[in-house]
Amino acid sequence: MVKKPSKKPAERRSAVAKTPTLADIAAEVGVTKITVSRALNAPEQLSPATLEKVRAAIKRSGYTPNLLAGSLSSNRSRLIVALVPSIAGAMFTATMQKVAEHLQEHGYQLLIGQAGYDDAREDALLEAVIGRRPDGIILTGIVHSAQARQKLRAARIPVVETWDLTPKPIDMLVGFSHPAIGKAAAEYLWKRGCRRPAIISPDDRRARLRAEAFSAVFAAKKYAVPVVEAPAPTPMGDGRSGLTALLKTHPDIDGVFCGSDNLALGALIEAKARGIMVPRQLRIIGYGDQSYGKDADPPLTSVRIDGAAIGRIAAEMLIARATGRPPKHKVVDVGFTLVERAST
Amino acid sequence: MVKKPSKKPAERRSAVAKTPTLADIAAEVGVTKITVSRALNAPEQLSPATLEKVRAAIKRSGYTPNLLAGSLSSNRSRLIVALVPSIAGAMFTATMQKVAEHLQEHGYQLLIGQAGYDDAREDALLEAVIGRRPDGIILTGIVHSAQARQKLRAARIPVVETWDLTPKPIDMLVGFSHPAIGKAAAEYLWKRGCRRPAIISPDDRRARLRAEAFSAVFAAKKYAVPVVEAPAPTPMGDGRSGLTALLKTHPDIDGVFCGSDNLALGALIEAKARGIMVPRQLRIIGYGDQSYGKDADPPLTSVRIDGAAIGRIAAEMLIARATGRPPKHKVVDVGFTLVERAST
DNA sequence: CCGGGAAATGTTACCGGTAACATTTCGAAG
DNA sequence: CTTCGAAATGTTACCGGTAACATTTCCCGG
Repeated sequence: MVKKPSKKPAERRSAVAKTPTLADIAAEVGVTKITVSRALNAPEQLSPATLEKVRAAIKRSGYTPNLLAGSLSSNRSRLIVALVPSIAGAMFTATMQKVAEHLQEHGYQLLIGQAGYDDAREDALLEAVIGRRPDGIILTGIVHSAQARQKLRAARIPVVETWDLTPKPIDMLVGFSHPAIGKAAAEYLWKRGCRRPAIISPDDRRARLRAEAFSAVFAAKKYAVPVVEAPAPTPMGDGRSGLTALLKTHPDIDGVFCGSDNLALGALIEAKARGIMVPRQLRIIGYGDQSYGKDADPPLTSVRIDGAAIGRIAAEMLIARATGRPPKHKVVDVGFTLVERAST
Repeated sequence: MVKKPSKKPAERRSAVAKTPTLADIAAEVGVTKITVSRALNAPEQLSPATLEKVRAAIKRSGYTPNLLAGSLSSNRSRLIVALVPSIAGAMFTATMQKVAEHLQEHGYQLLIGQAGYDDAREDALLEAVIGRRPDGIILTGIVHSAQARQKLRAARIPVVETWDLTPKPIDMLVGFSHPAIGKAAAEYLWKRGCRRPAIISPDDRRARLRAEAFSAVFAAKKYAVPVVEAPAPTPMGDGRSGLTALLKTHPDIDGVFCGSDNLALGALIEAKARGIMVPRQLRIIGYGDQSYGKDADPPLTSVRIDGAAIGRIAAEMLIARATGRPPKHKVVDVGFTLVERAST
């Protein structure tokens, strides 16, 4: 079984000039690879003279460490992936911002993946994400299939679910109760004298949880709350048309619980266009407390979620895990605040 | 020089049960690693019987391929990274959406990194991104340092810059001319009879390009356009306060060129609150043509950018590159549209 | 001048895949 | 029953780093 000797490495792969590697730097300086590796990851272990020489060589060559190789070897990728249903969702941006900041301080990098609303795609994305072996995954309000949950568990990657309080978290969780919000909004409107409220809601699962809890409160008072749904993400226009639709079938409504500030703002505009006095004749309450709500006329009452806090806590949890320290709490409820303004 | 024999592999690394690898699957089925690899990447090369057995074993074990290892070996990561200045920027979401769709169809994955407004951070992020050896990078309106540009070139990773027409692109480019927009807006307002316009603008570089070109047109007509700047990203409130500030010093203005629809909407609200008739006394024009603009009262004239087209073209360029085919054009100008509505 | 421990650097063997080439198997033609 | 090329599978050597342990260097007190 005679075998031809294989070609020399240099000829093996593509012929174009490669980017420099650790070995190149090491050869240039006259040390071994591990010394260069230490210059990057544990500089305090090297003598000042060696460190200086290595750094100079790195700068000269424009060397950029291949993190794929490093991660593969060390089994730590210093990468956290956050999956959001849609990049467009204004709600999550504050959270992501905070997560990115926090992680950066600890030498981790955040990459954001868009899961979309398609279930098959979600599975494929998750597979790809797990394949890259991140040190942690942040899930934002994603409906994951049983199979996906199974894969996540099997991968042994720390997971934080956010923006919701699911009954059986995969691992860790930072969120709040959507039904509690619906209930609070209903009770608040009732207290303000509202007796015939309606709902305009996005058609996503969590918005429905809020809407249902809202309806339940009034159902207990023998009133069936009319509901109009609009496909997420909801533009302002859907708030206008939503109110129009509601008024056609229920001209006597005296309040609207909107599933997003966008919808609420649209309803507000439509009400004004029709000469309906807000809040005198119609009380409007939104959700999300977007920055533009307080600039509306009248300023918009809304439910405020501390997205930044969610981000901070989620990041802390993952960092704690990555450093071998278990987080104090695996489940955190950040609650919500009803911000009262002139629209109610 | 006697050396102790090293410990067996199983004892070398962490003792916890590992996730399965290609080798595990191969052993279970009774083939070699490469056969399992082919089952995943080139199933047509295997006999139906073998393929079936391998697939069954994969499913049974819950195996997820380690893409770090695969990418390292094959030198293709099937990963495209997009860097945006801020996740919150509503403008880029349409682009990212389209990019994600397009890439997914071709088996690539999109990950989004937030560069932030900090320059030092931008360099660090870029280093980390290059380190992960993506097959392509999409830059959205980022001011990159000379050093960063150098690194990008050295990394030989295909790069598409977007949302701008820079004079010396790093590699490929899909954008439009910001000065052309400023000029067009100015000429349009002039034609509508506007003689004393003002500007409310975010303080980012590209918004300034538009503002300066706008001012230049009126400077040629011997009128110095007053400017108010607000820190990006601009909330509606800054539009309100911006108009207030302008009216204090220039009570005779008859038009406002706003650097974002948010600012324009804020100005609109403030004008209404002051009883200023729009467009009769004050013409307002925005930028971005966000969905809520047409629901404003009056509907907002704005400059529309086809963000989806930018995304599609950028993705096409990168895919073309990745498949060895050079793209038809390295620089594409997608232009813009002035959408005329009742606010002017 | 020597011993010994800390500091600095080196050696070896992987991490988990894929490229490139080699070999074996198999069906159909001669 | 060969022969032969295509199809199926295997072998070997990496990709570019890091872990774990080994060795060498250096400095200091005795």
